Formats: sequence, structure tokens, C-alpha cells
Amino acid sequence: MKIYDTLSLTLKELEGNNGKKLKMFVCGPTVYDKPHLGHAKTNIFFDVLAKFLRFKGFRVFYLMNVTDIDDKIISRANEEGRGWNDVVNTYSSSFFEIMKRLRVDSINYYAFATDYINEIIDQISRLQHKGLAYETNDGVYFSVRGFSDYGKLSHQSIDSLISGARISINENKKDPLDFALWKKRKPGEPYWDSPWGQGRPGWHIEDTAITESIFGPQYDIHGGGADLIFPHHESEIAQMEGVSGKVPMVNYWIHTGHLNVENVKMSKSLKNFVSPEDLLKRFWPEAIRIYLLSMQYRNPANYSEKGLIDGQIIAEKISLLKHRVKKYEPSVSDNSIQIINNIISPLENDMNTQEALVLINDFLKESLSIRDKSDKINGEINYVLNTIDEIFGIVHDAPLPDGAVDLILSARNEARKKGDFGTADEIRKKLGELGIRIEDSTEGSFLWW
RNA sequence: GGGUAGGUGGCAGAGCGGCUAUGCGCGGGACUGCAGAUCCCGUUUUAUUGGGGUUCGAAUCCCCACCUACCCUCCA
Repeated sequence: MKIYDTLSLTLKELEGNNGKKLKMFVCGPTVYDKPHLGHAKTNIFFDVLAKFLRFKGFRVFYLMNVTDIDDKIISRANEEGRGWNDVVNTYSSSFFEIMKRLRVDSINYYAFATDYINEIIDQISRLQHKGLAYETNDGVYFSVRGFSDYGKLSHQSIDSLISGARISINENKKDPLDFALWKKRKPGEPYWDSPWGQGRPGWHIEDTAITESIFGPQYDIHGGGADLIFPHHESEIAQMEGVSGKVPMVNYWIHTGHLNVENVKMSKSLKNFVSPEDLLKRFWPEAIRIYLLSMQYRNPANYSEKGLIDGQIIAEKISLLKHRVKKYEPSVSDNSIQIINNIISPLENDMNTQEALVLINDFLKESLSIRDKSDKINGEINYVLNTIDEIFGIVHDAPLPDGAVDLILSARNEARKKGDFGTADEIRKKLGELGIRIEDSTEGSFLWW
């Protein structure tokens, strides 16, 4: 497949021989607040990418870090008058909970920064020995002038980065772009012991310490939001390639475009964010996924409520079809495989999820238009839906207790036979309030949800 | 000032040299005890920011202009 690489600014071929291992790392959350829909956009995209790569036969190890020590966490703890650990527990649980509800379940391992303090210290020490880091009275800094490739990911020279910079002058730093590897302890702050005294790690170093200890100095895919290109990912390259001397640190840099609200980036500070938690009260997780996957992953997108409504409509169509065929044994056949290959083919071209969604829609239209299909065809449809769900996670199929469906239907049909439509309609209305739809047709009544 | 992406029908959003998606909305019809859902038809005959150019042929390639978002501070 082809995937766009930020470093080379080109579509790069990602060769796929069966069973090949892929090491994939995506920047996870800083757990100082609840996630917003922009986080969901990025995480759902990489979730689908990982699932698609696995479907293709790659053995993907998907690693995500969790930043659990940071200025924002400390200030949040002070604001709320509780320990930073408490803040971390609250918001990491919140993140995991939301991701689970959004069906983001492809991540193999979450690495918490504070579990890698030794590795971080070790990496900083090695940078220092190589002359790429220096100690000041408030911390240890990376010297960007010592790494000639600094700027290669964001396609900027060090000088042009400085000329447009809005960063405040820090007397301690040799160069304005030098960034903190280790921050020395201030009163009241959490700290760990280190060769430079008590303190805590900088932001960029935690990722390279984690990936080096789990993947080694080189790996395949590194993803994240576009806003992380500079300085975060740029600095990761400087640290890792600086320490190891091995280039490139990663083969594919994949970045997602931001979710905007009325053409302005969704962010906590602007208070223009939409919370997945609130959205989940009104929309199915599958609707949110469909909506987010209807966007080109690396273009900026504008949030629209209407898009979510569209997503919900499609999610319900898929669910309707699933409930029609779920009693048929999923059947693998040339036909079902051909349908699947057709649907996923656009993903080969830089993860064109929008086009895949169009093809899914064609499949839905085709499959929903004829009711009296053979058992074999229904089984094939069921198999296709299972595969679509495996890759995209968009088939809504929450279970009802065994026998509940038959009980409801027989009670209502009893009333209808007697001409008691008042009761029949009342049941339908109440079910609707519970999110369960009922469909009467010449072939009998049918429940779906 | 520098970097990276874009500007397509009422709206959302694809296509990236010829076949002019898709969804929503709107209008009509089929089916139904009624409703919803579903299905069919129409809305789509220059919809492709403006102006040049290349080509037999451009939304798609090139040039110029205008406009937008993001990044160069923490940020997915």
C-alpha cells in the first residue's frame, strides 16, 4: 500500500509480505483533561490503520505512550487541590474509557512515561556524553546546533524557525530552540533522582526513551497529530538519531489533520471543543467513527453536527443489514472475498477511507434492496459485514438477552392480530425510546438496534 | 517572513487527464392497519475560486492572482 510520509513529503510504498512485523508508535495523550473529538479523530484513524495492516497480514505491534508527568498535570493538580498522581489516574481512566467506547482497541501496549525514568536518564546521559546536551542551573538541554538535521521533518531551517519564533528568551539556553531534556525540581513539584539532581523529564525525551527500550533505535511507523510535527517529532528525531547515529529513526511519519470548529482548530484553550463523551449520549460510537472516517485523514476538517447525523444514518443502515443476516452462518466464498477486496482497495491508496465508505454504501444499497435472498447469500453478507467491522469497527451489534427479541415480537404480533393497534403502537413507541427499531413487512416483523 | 495542506452542486464530501461519486436535504412513487425503516425515480443539462497555458480532451498537469486552515509557544 501507499502511505504519505511527512519526512519525504511523498507517498511511500509500504511493502506487505505476509507475517512481516511492523513496529508502530503513536503519540498518546497527556492526561490532564478529558479527550475531545480531535483526539478521537486521530486515534480512530490509527486504529483503522492498524486493523487494516493486520488484515493484510502484517504483524503490527501498536505502542502508545501516556504522558503522565508534565507542567499541565502539575498545574491541574494544584488547581484541584490534589496530588498529581490523582489527576493522572482520573484522566488516564477517562481516556481509556472513551477509547473503549469508541471501539479503539488495536493498541497492544500503553507505556507510561514515569515507568521509564531510568531509560530517560540513561538516554540523556548518552546525549550529554556525545556533546548534544548541556546542563544549566535549571535543567539539561538539547543543543539543536549540534544536530545538523534539525528541521528536516518540519522542512524548516533552524534559522527560519528562529526568525518566526514566538518563544520567550531563556537566559540559560545557548540557543532559543534548545529544548529541555530534564527539568530540575522546583518547590512543590514531583521529582525523581538523577545525575543532575532531583527533577523530572522533558516532554520529547519520554517518547524516544520508551521507543528505544521497546523497539530499539529504529522502527517502522510513527504517528500523531499534525501539530506534533514541530517541535515534538522534530526533537524526537534529534534525540534518537543523535544518540544512536542510526538513520532514519522511523520509516513512515504519518500525521493527521486537525479538526476545526468554524475554521479554527478545536482546542481546550479556545473552549471550542466537542466532547466524545457528550456525543456518545446522542450518537452511536459507530456513527462517530463513520463521520470521522469520512474525512481525509491528513487534511484539516471542519466539525459539523450534520456530518454526525449522516454518520448515524449510515451506521443504522449497517446495523439493519447486520440484524437481517446475523442468524446466517458467515460464509467465505469467492463472491464475499471479492466484495471485501473491492471495499478495502481504496485503503491501499493512502488510506482513502472516504472512498471505502462509498463502496460500503454501495454494498449496503445492493444488500438491502432485495429481501428474499438465499441462505448462502445472506451468509456471505454476514461475512462481509464481519470483515468490515474487523477493519473499520462500524457495525453496531450490541447484544440483547437471548429470547428477548422473540418475546417482544410475539407479544406485539398477538396484539396486532387481534386488531389491538393501540397496544402494538405503544410497544413500538416504548422500544423506540430504548433505541430499538421495529420494522413490519409482509415477511413479518423485525427488530433491530 | 518561512513551512505544510487546501479552495468542487442547497449542505457535507470524493474523484486527481476522457467514463462527471456518495451521503444528507428537497420533490414524487412503491410497500404498510398506521408509522418508521427500506426500495425506485427526480433534483445533477458547463458543481469544480478567478485568469492564462499545455492537450484532440482538464476539476484533474503548468503559470499568475485571490482566498482559507494548520505549524514556526503547550497542543491529537
